[in-house]
Amino acid sequence: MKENLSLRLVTGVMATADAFLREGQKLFRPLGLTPAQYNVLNILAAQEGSISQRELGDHLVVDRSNVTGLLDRMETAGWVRREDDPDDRRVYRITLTAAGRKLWTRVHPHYLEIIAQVTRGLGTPAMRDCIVTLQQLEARAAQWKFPDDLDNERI
Amino acid sequence: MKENLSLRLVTGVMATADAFLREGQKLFRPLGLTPAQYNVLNILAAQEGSISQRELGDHLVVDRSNVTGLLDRMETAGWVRREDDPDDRRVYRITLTAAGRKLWTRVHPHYLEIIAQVTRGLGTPAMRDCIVTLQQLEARAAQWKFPDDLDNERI
DNA sequence: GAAGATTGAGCTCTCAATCTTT
DNA sequence: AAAGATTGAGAGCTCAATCTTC
Repeated sequence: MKENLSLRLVTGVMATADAFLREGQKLFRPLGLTPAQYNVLNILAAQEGSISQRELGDHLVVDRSNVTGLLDRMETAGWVRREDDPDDRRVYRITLTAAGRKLWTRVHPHYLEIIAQVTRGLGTPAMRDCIVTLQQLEARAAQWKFPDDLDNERI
Repeated sequence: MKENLSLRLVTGVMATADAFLREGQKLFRPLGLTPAQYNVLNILAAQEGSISQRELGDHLVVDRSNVTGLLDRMETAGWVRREDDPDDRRVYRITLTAAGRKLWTRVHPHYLEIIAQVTRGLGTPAMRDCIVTLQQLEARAAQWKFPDDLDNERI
């Protein structure tokens, strides 16, 4: 039973992330939030001043086109505000509204609590080791070598 | 710097899975495949005979409604076939077509190769430990305790 | 009534194309 | 030409509602 360890590891990462996302929705949904929107709230709450949509997209590691619709919905909900950048008329600066900050203040403790629950029982060394391994995986994934022959195989 | 280890772990899992998905698309896209469709191919290829949509959905850990559209597109592409179940007229039995199996045979080695690349340099114990930790996380995520007070907090 | 499959609405995501400003 | 933002098409996901069959 010398199973493919690498495959099991990668599959495990995907499955675990999937479970987190799935369960996270149960927390966010009753508040009218989606996981992606909670991410935005989180980034903006950590921000001192404002941030451009471009920067927000970089933080989210998401296509810029995605940020537009995301902010549209959050602006409609009243959690976020777009302001003109005085220095560059191409960019919008994004800030949390009072309602947005209040929402974040309410959700965030619950989120931390859930994370504490999920990791309860794990030892500090195990968590540290896992974090290191994950970082190595993420770094290596970002620079994997594409198989050249795939293009030629095209029918 | 006594950072929240739990938070970093969970965030790390999400970020790593995200990187995998993102890079995986680069492999699948030139073949006209999406990651979700590759998953279906994988499940069907491992299957001896046929499988119902319901079972397929369970394997994917996805809503049943999702399977319908997924199979619609794959059936159109000619990779998959829906057949009537002789015993139960409510269910469709799904099988790989010859083209579907051929596609899987072509992609699968590349996928394994990428996974091998990504995990290169990681020791067997580190991978084993990480897998165990991930399994614990996934199991705990599936049974986390929902904060009761959220509903009452609704404005 | 319960189970398998489907449909429709809403959100997230990618990519390609476009528009305005730099 | 390059950069920030937007739009539209296509895919995936969830949930709620519906249809047929058990």
